[in-house]
Amino acid sequence: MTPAELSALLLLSATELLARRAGDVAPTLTVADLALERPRNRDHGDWSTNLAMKIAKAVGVAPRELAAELAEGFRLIDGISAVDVAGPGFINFTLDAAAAGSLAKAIVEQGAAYGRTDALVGQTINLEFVSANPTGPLHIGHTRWAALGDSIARVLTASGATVATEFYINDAGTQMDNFGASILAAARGLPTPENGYPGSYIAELAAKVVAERPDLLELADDEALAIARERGYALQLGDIRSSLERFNVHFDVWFSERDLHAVDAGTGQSLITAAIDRLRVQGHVFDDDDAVWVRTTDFGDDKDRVIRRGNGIVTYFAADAAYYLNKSDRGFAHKIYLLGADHHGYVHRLKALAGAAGDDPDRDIEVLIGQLVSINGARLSKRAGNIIELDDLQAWLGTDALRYSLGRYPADSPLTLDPELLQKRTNDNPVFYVQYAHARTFSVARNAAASGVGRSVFDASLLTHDTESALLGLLAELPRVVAQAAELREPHRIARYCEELAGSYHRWYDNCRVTPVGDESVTDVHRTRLWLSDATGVALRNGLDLLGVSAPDRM
RNA sequence: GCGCCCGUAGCUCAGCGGAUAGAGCAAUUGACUACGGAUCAAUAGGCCGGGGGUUCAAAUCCCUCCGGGCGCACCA
Repeated sequence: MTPAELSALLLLSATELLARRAGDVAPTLTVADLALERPRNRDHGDWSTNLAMKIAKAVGVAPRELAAELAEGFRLIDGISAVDVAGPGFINFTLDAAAAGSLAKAIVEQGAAYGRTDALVGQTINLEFVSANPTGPLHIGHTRWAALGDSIARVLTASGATVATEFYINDAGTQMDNFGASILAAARGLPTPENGYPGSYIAELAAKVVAERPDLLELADDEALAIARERGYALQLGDIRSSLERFNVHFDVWFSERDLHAVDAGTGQSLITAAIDRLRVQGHVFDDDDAVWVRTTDFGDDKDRVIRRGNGIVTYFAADAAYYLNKSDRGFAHKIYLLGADHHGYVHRLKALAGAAGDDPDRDIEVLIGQLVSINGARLSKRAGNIIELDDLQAWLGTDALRYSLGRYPADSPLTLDPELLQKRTNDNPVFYVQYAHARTFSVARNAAASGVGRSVFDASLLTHDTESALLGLLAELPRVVAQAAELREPHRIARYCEELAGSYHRWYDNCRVTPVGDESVTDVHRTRLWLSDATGVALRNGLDLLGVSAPDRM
């Protein structure tokens, strides 16, 4: 019996009681009111609800008394072996071993689908993250957003949402010229220009550009600059894409900022100028001081924002506006932005933008702010040139450990990584603990096959050991954990869950053997336990996959 | 000055109002002639930054103060 099935049965029984007791004034119950949870203390049963305490006031009965009445009805439900009232009014349930154990087979049969729900079905979500300037390699901050954003996309999809992941390429503006000038200077053997990029990767790009275009050094400044910029851009973006691919991070759309600036020959409009017009129609645009403004203060921003400067040049904010509207035009009602804490000043203006466009800032746009990652206390700056690249981090840790260690913390938690610890590649990193548990399920299966333990019989009533009911209880939680991770945009919950599940599995393994010892013959207990071991492997694999981490069969 | 985030065990961090606040690491002590000891069992370690408030119930919600991070452009 899954928690969802149990909830449904409890709901039926509770509704019946309330109707009998309170008649028409009875509060209407939903599954959410039942709030089944796993008690921390195993003595409190398999599942617990605080329903009685929640609705006691509305019903007009003391919580404990109401709990006792509810419990009476719950005891009649098939598959429940015990119902107890405890503390201020908790109702605790213990399931029959057979009812609890049936889950193991169900999980194996569902396979990769186990953990998926329709919690967010019908939602169409645009998720933008990383969105780095293509003027240098991805650094550790980008790496965190890449890991997080990709995992958020995976849990959203697993919960039934339709998701598009986007990388916004900031390829317009003066920083691209600075980038090109840096490459050209390096190619000519000159020092880094003012406002240029000093990293050593610039010299590498310069060498590649010169190899492609040996004539570069002969050309006039303007032409040489354009070639250095455009070829450098293409090479750098290619590096970014392949870095992300190696990191198991997938983007559905690579959106170039230049597309927003490009003028359509037919209409004479760019997406940006069209966006300004559309905002003006909405009534939130005004002219002042030769400039064009959006009255973002109407929507909670602390000051109004210029969208077109006095000299006629549009601001960065204009591109943001056009991009936002473009996402809407492409059918995404809901837009999620994942930004670093150093950009959190944008939250108000982005929200205001949604409002000015006629959308609901509380519903249609969501800005997640991720705290920065530091290493040994030193923050890293791309401009300073002391970047730690995604590729370097990968070489240190491997994709699995890196994705896992970045994915197991919530975005708003500041994160300090210790490079010496990371380089040790020891068990300090919980990813090994989880992966080992998964590999162990395969090891168990291999040994079972060698000992003649097959899967011909599954008798859930034989799963009676304490560690088995604990393991089954945790296995039952995966769908809820995934749905919650999706709703809260917090994939770290998956990692924490995997660690708990791995621990539970190891404890079970120490207590319950799948293969017989010595002269013992193979029994249905062995066969049934093999199903439980398999089910744990499935749940661990599905969890790790949501984090973009591999689940090896052996290590 | 204003805004956002954070403050939980020695360290790194979980804990979207519930029962005795948890995990990993570090420390101490045990368990392989039994499916992989990359494991398990046990011990020790806490005014949940301080103070008010809401609630049957607060690490969690509200107010305030203290400490730390980040941000407050007609830059991109």
